Amino acid sequence: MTIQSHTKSTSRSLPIALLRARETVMAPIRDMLQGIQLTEQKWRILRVLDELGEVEQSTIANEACLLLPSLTRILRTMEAEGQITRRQDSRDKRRTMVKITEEGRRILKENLETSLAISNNIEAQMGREKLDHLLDLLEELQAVKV
Amino acid sequence: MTIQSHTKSTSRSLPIALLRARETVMAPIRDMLQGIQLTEQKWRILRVLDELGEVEQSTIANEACLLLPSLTRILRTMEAEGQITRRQDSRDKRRTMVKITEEGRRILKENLETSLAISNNIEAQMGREKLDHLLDLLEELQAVKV
DNA sequence: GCAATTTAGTAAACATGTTAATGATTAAAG
DNA sequence: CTTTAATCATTAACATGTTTACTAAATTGC
Repeated sequence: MTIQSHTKSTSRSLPIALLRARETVMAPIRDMLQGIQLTEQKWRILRVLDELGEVEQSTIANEACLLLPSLTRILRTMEAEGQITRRQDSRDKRRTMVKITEEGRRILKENLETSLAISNNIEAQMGREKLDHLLDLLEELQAVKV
Repeated sequence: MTIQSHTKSTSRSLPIALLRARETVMAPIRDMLQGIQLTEQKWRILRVLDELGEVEQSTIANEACLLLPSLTRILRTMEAEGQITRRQDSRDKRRTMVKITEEGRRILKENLETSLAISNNIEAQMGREKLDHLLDLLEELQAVKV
């Protein structure tokens, strides 16, 4: 029995449940990234750029769930480290177009195997069906108007 | 069609899907919290303390998904603002026991209604059954050994 | 055309995330 | 016992999260 008087149990609170689940999933990924001097955010950015090609920064921010001020700083160091390139868009000079470099792709490629092993491990324990169902529900939740 | 050659689509990547879903759910909660000078983390801490009573900091860290160094700083300000109290455990002097104050409970109480309205809104759009199913799957995912 | 508004990105300030190192205490091993 | 190892919490340093304010460029409305 708990002491609380009014609020919902935190384990049935959607925000907290999402956070805890994510911490579980991220633990081994963080281990992988620490070995290659990459943060979780930089990994997400590389994934998004690999998926979408050359895009503007606002798009990256949306897709990788980062705010623009954070992205500005992170891209600055990623450009310095040769993982991405940036150029001003000629038509709309407000826009900065970002693209992954060969070096960036190399990093993704080198860690693909580990990354797959991690998701396979989770899939083995949860089952493919449940995992797909979960992903469907998560996509549906994202689409909710708040 | 996408450009990527090898990795999974980010929308079917569990870590990114969890993050995006959470951003959706948190948006209105952040709006609520901004009105009462409370961060998302402080809100989680109050929820956990209300649920568990007097506990040590490591427990809070686990339950609220915070690292101890962050917690140390946050509790310092929460203590100064009168939302929690801290005392050294007499049996094990390494431990610090933390408890929510009346002021802390008052804050929870005052925002309970808004908080409920937010979850009800999500429930209305997703349906109670789907939401329960999602919470079940998230709990199951948390239990996976990584 | 032009003033007002909107949009893309950056800068600054402060809170939190994250890792590594440290101090203090307790538990374990011998 | 006592040395060693493990645990709880803090500090420091740097990266990122978050809000506000700002610049520059494009769009809208008139």
